[in-house]
Amino acid sequence: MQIVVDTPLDRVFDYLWTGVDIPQVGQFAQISFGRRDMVGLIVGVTSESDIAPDKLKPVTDVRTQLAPVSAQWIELCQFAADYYQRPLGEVALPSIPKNCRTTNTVALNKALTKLAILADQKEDPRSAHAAPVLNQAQENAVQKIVKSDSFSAHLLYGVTGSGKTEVYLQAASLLLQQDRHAQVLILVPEINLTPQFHDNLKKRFPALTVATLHSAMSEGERSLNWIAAHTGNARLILGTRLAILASLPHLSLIVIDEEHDPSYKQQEGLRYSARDLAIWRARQLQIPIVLGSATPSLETWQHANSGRYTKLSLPDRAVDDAVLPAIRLIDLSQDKPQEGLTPPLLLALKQRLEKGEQSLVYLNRRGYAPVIACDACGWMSSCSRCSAYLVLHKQEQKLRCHHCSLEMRIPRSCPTCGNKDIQPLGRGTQKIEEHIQHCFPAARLKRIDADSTRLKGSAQDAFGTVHRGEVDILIGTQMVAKGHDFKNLTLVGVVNPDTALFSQDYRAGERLFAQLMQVSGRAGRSAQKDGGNASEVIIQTRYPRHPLYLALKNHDYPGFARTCLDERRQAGLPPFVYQALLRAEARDLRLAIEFLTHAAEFAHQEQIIFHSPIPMSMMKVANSERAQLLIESQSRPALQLFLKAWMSYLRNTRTAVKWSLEVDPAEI
DNA sequence: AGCACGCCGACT
DNA sequence: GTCGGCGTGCTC
Repeated sequence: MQIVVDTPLDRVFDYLWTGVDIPQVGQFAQISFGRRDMVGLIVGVTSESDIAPDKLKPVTDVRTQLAPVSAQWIELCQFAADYYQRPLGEVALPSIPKNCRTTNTVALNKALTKLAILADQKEDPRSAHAAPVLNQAQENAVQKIVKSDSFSAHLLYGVTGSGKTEVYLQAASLLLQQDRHAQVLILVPEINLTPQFHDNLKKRFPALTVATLHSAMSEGERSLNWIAAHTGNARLILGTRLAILASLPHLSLIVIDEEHDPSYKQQEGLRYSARDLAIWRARQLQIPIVLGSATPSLETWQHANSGRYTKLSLPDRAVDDAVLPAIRLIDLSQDKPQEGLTPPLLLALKQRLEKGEQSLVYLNRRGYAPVIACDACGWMSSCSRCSAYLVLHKQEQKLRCHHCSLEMRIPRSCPTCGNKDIQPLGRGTQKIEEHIQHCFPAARLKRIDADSTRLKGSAQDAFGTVHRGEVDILIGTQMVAKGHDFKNLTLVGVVNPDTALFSQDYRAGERLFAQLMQVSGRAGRSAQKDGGNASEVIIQTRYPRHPLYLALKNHDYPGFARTCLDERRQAGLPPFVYQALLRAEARDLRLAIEFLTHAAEFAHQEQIIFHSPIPMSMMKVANSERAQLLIESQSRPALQLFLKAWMSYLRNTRTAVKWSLEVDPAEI
């Protein structure tokens, strides 16, 4: 019996089977591993073994109550394991809910009985909401997606309000009707978008079970939903990136909404891209995949233009007869801001208030102020454990590090010179909120960011108050930019976007464009209802002539993407080159650099380019100092081959340095 | 990664 | 005399 377990050892372990019915590949086996009991995945059944017979231990138990995972699912995990240079067991087992792979089977059996109850609670299919009539472009898109009976990747390109969701739903509907087992997987970028999407699905498909999979679920819910997907009971599976690794025996269509979103990239542990794995999975199963976006990732855009993916364009704002919002750039050197807000933005806010319309003030910095500083000696509140500043959170009367979560009380006077006059510098959401309330005392404000939505369900409540019209001015970070449609919102003010323009990370511009485009989409879905008073986006910037803003003003994503791709091609950056990043952390930066230098001396291969080890831009986090080594290649296979050899070499190197590898790094 | 074994310092 | 520090070695 060949079994993999969740351990960093890149090996298959052989066990004896002493029972009668031989277990199948894909079943879960309880075994004694070292000195502990674990559950592993059976990946092979043979009577042969290279291990001395007296060393073989017997399998303790097999979880026969769970159907085996398919060979294709194991293949998917194997691909991810190979591609991201991890052992199979570390990919396969963590993607199974804990309740399904612990030695205690109580929770698992409970979930299985609950599943039976759920399966009986189907709603009347006649209660289904009717599907709206599609426009020509939508209809064409649905047909293209559905008609192919093999692998096909489609970029569904359309702005907010162009009706992408309806294309997903109707394509799903056709496939679900064609095959009574068919399963459809829909990925969304944020957990807080799942309830809204779930409602949509339940309204349209009342007779079908919808399984939801994301990281904020309790173990009980997680196993219940996973098993529903695994047994095929759930025909619709809705989730965040981790759902791409769910066991889905009858998967027939994959939808990735907002495919460009950075959250599809896992940023710790197995650093996979759910989008890339989804493409692989669709090809493996020979099924269609739909990537939806108004601002596709440059990789996807490139593929859509080269013909590898089909480009399905939806015309602007087909749904509510609304028009694209007008984008106004406010030059900060001419309109001087007060507490971060310029007179034109304040005036626009005032007008919306008078008309009873909602506004959104968007900025990418939570907290009250990013730093407090001493005027006398120049002291600033930096974190003692990270190369970052402590952010002032006024309501909690705390300074907090956003990187290591260190918290401190606010000092009464400057710790270095004793000066009593220390001031907050810069602005976060809390300070903007305070200032807006000061300007409009009667306005009802709501701030939505990671701080205000820490409690489970509070994000949902907050969005609810906005939808019900109990809020006049919404203040928020990225969280509010994604997905939520606010019917009565006609003004978006963007406070401080400029920093991303000059970032070290070459992807910062692409991300900023997508973010601003997305937040603009929040404005005015039904703006023309009273005679052409189109909604408006106001961007305060010091660089009103920057090409990025000009492209944005013209709603010209294709132009922006063309420029970016040209630059990338010339500079030899992705998607024209493939990269991997080796990170090292140690108590002392020199140790980390030393390790990377040693690693770089391993071998010099012709097709692989080594950059120099450099300190990471956030050099210190939680008292450990970090450096990175970038390598790249024109050839993905060459890079893969090299990484495999390199990793086995590094794994056998004795070092106190903690290191990890990221393939296709998202941020550099 | 866990987990245990193992061999040297300050404590009830 | 023992509790416990983390070095090193193993997991079929």
